[in-house]
Amino acid sequence: MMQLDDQAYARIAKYFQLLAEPMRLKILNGLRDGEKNVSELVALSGGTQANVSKHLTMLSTANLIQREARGTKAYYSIVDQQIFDLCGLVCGQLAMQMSTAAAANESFISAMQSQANS
Amino acid sequence: MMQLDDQAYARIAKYFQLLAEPMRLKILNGLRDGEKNVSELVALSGGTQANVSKHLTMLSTANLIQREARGTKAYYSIVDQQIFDLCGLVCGQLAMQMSTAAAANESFISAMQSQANS
DNA sequence: TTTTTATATAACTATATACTCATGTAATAT
DNA sequence: ATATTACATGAGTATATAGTTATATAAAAA
Repeated sequence: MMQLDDQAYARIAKYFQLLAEPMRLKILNGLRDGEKNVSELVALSGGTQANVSKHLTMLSTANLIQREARGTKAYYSIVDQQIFDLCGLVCGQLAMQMSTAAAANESFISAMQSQANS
Repeated sequence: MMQLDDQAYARIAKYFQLLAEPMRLKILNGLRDGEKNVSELVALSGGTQANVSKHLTMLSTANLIQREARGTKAYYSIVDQQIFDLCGLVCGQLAMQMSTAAAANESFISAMQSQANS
């Protein structure tokens, strides 16, 4: 087992924390196909300007996204596309959990049906 | 860009939330090489029994780990080893960020030295 | 110069969550 | 039967964080 010190766990946890927020995931997904400015992200996410701006500052501070000011607008973009591998893995996990749950549900239903027919 | 509904974002966020806690990461890492009971995990993590037990219940409810009671002891184990791929990716990200920061730091230092020598 | 547009941020509130302490519960040992 | 061991859980507290509203800032337009 790999030994990690408390600081390492704290850092990894903080990283996951950034991804543990629906609005931030939405924003990151919104940036998947290229840079967008704040207004675009506000429209896309359905959040308020202040809130989206705050999330962008958080993601930017953590270097998950980068900011480039052009005129009065601020364009944000993904720093490293590998971030989406993480989300992909999680989606895979959830998909598997759900299909397992669905299978369990089906066998439960057929068990109930056998029960009813006996 | 893949379109996800709000419920999907919420689920993915909740999954990441489980990993966004140092003690839970420590516990998961503690289970990397096989099942352990609660006392062992308490010793390993340095947490209190109550706190470790709560985290175990959370991870178990989310089906990241599974519980098997044997006698008075409860053995927990990882459900799907793929969970460690996630942590591995994050560690890679952080390692890269740190080496980038280190490089930036070095070039900053040498810039300061040139400055000093001019 | 004044106004408008785009974004960031401060102050505040509400909610979630991690932790501790105390206690409940269930299996084993005496 | 009682005590002990191993674990789970409820109550309470402290802290973190997401969200809102109002305001600050800075570039561009009028």
